[in-house]
Amino acid sequence: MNLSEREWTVLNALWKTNGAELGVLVNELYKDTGWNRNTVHTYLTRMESKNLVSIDKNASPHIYRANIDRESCRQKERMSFLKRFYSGSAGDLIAAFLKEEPITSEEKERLRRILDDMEV
Amino acid sequence: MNLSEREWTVLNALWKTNGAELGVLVNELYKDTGWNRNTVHTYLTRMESKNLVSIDKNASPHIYRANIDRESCRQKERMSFLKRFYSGSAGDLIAAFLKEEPITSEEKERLRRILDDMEV
DNA sequence: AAAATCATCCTACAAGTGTAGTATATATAT
DNA sequence: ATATATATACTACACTTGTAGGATGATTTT
Repeated sequence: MNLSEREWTVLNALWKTNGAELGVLVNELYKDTGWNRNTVHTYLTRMESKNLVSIDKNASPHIYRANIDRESCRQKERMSFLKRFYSGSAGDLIAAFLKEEPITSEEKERLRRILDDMEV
Repeated sequence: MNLSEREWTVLNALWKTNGAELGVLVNELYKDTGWNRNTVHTYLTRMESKNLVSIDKNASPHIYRANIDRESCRQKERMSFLKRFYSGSAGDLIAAFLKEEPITSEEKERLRRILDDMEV
């Protein structure tokens, strides 16, 4: 279950639209990728055979949906990212993100609260 | 410059050993992967053509080294991970890691300090 | 030195990926 | 109704990736 970059892109479009017909997805994806409509369709059907996507063929036009849950993908990918780049040290990883990415003050507060709640 | 899982594994071994001869790398990698020696060699040479690895052929046996910097890889991959799975929201990403991964108290302190320093 | 092991190079081959083109049925705009 | 745009299915093809096998030279062990 090792998705390619492009497959993640497709999934993101599906998650974002919450399932949609081809034309919508093509437009959605075209903005960032410039992919040809057939290319998108090929991804979708290939991903269906891998059970990453479900296609409602009763609807016309067909409706394409992500068949895997976003949150559990995130969870898996977090773990593998952590392992691959920080040999599992979450502290280092988080510190790196904190130092590099801009965070709003509300978010800072939120993170502090999470840290505090861990104290238990 | 989109590396496969296995290529990251190779790079990690190279970073860890700080460059080494084939046998050492094979052993290093065998523990986690069980790869055949030729498989490792193939990765190494293919990655050389992509300039991910440099091979010192004057040494005997040849010495294989990572040709890209770990920290800048981390940096790139952090950004792409953030974008791909959290549409760029570092706060959400960090919160997710914080909630899921165990952090020692020292690390908690370190993170608090980073948060405080950002106040500026 | 002969045997065993290790290193290097080259070759192979199936499966997966990126990227459509074609053909054809269908819906939509004129 | 016709022309035009969409949708769906099927096909294609080069390139990459995973995973070695074989050949041959260098080194180490007995």
